[in-house]
Parts: sequence; structure tokens; C-alpha cells
Amino acid sequence: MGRNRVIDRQLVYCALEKFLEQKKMRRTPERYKVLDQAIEMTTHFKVDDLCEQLNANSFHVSKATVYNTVQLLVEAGILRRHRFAGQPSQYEIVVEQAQTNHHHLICRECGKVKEIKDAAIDNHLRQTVYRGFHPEYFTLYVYGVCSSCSRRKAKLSK
Amino acid sequence: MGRNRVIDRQLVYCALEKFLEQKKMRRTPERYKVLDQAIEMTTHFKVDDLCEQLNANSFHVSKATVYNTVQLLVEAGILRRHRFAGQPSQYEIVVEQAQTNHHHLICRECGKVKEIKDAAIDNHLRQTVYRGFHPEYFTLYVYGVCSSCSRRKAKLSK
DNA sequence: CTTAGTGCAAAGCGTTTGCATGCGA
DNA sequence: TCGCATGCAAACGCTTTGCACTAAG
Repeated sequence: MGRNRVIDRQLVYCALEKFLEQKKMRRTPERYKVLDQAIEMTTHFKVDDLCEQLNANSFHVSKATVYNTVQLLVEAGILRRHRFAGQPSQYEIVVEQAQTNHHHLICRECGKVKEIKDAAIDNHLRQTVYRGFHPEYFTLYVYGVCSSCSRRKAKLSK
Repeated sequence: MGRNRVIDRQLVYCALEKFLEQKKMRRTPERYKVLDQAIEMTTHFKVDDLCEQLNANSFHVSKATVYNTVQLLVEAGILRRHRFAGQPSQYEIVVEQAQTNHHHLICRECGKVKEIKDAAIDNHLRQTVYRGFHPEYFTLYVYGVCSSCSRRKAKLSK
């Protein structure tokens, strides 16, 4: 993944801090560790990936807590959840919205997901006003067939 | 839902016909009945909704068959599946692509989903070319807070 | 006649929850 | 100290599957 991994740790931490305070929730080591690990992940990740990594770094957290925390981070706007067909939920850190948001190309054959950028759509959506609805963010999924699958299909039909 | 319910039954039937023939699958009454019922639904619907309606119209189908059929219809490009947080999968008929596709406004508070149209985005996406990826369709989800929820929240904070 | 499709119930799997214990405030 | 957060395992809800039976081609 060529995404630039310049995530401002301080900024993300503050976001969690703020959310916890506002909701009067506790600052537990688990919550910060999970966030830490989420920042380390270089692509979309599943809850299981997080658990695995945390355990590999010898920090024990129960899966239940990871599920809870991830949910909390989504509510806090720090993570975003994607549910692609036939796979468990995937999450990703929401990096600075100042830069262009990315969208997703999803292969209907193999389920592979690729990230792309499209500043034009981004700008358009940011400027769009909906009557009575206050948009916070958006996700765009483009479904189709990826290059390797279309190549494979072409071969088979020969 | 103000969606214009001018679904060309013949056209949808043909799509299923074609798909079944191509995949060398059988034309069973269940498959056509499920499709029939899907056409009747005026909004997004869940598998359970379909079963309920079919039973109400005294056509018995098992839930397993409805699940299988709906999956088949998605593969055939006749239905589209949406997975909104905290709710079972929802489906909708894919109407003529000649007209503008619709997108979704999803309330983060109450989960309500509203359909909207945006010809500009539609056109933009149709014209976009992705290297090695062949797009077939896309879904755009705009997350935020709906009017009634933001009103409710404003009241509470007084 | 062959074998894919169906119905039923049981299994599967990601996710949530209940309860006892631990720890942040 | 008080009560929220955690860990564990059990429950949950949507979805898929296995098997015997039915019916499409």
C-alpha cells in the first residue's frame, strides 16, 4: 500500500482523549493500545488482525475488548468500518480530511479491494448540500472486475 | 418512497432468463416467484421481508431458498446488496441504468437510510477510467445526522 | 432417468453480551 | 471506595450447509 504513513499520532490520541472525556468514559491502557496498533496497520485490517498483532507484541487483550474498542473508535470518528461481501468487517484509520479522501475498487470475482483517489468527486461531495441532512463523511465503492480476474477469465474462455 | 415504480417486468425476467441459461441453471418457480416479489417491494427490503410477503401471498418458500435466490439475483446483477451497520442485509432492484442511479444518506444516530440522486457524480463515475479495472456499478454512502436526529439532539442539549 | 434445486434443521461465523473480577478516577 | 471496563465463555442473529426428497430438463 503506497499510502503515506504520516499519521499524526498526537492528533489521533487527542481525538480519543476528547471523545472519552466528552462521553465520560475511562482512559484504559487497552483503549490506547488498540488505537496504537490500529495506527501501525498499513492497510485495512480486521479485528482478528489487531488481536494477532497485539498478542505478537505481547500485550494481552480479549477479543471482546477489541470489538468494543473498535466500535468506540468508529463512534469517535477515528476508525471507519467497511463491510465487503463475504468477508469480516474491515477497518481503517481516518487520516486528515484536509487531504483527498480515498475510495474503493472492489473486484466482484476475487473480492480484492484497492484504494484510489479522486479529488473531483471529493470536492463535489464536500460542496453538496442536502436538505436537513448533515453529512460527516462518505464512502464510495466501485464494483467491477480487477485486471487479474479479467485476464484469467479471458484465458478460460479460449 | 417516491421512486417511480415503472419497472419493466419483461426486461428483468429476461435478465434472469439469460443468466440462468448462461450458467446452465434451472428455471424453477421459486426463482421467478422471488424475483416477482422483489419487483413488488417499494423500498429496500430484507430477506425476511421477502419471505413474509411470499407467505402472505400463500406461496411457500423456505428461507434457505430465498437466501440462495437472492444471492443468485445479486450475481446476475438484478439485485444489489447493502449492508448498513447494525441491520441485516438490505436489497434493492437495479432499475434501468439509463436513468440516474441513486445514492444513500445514512443517519449515524438512528440508522435511517434515504435515497438521493446526483446526476453529476453519476456522470463523472461513468466517465472515469481505472487502469486495469473494469467498473460495473458503484454505491455511494453519505454518513451523517438526519434532520430529526439533529433536532432531537439540539433539544436535549438545552 | 439424472442431477440440480428445495425444505428443513442444524451448523457456522462474526459479533455482542452477562457476569465475576480488576482497576481507573 | 465506587462503578465502569475487562476477560471469558456463552448467547445471538444472520447466513450457509448437509441431507433426504422433489422436480426440471
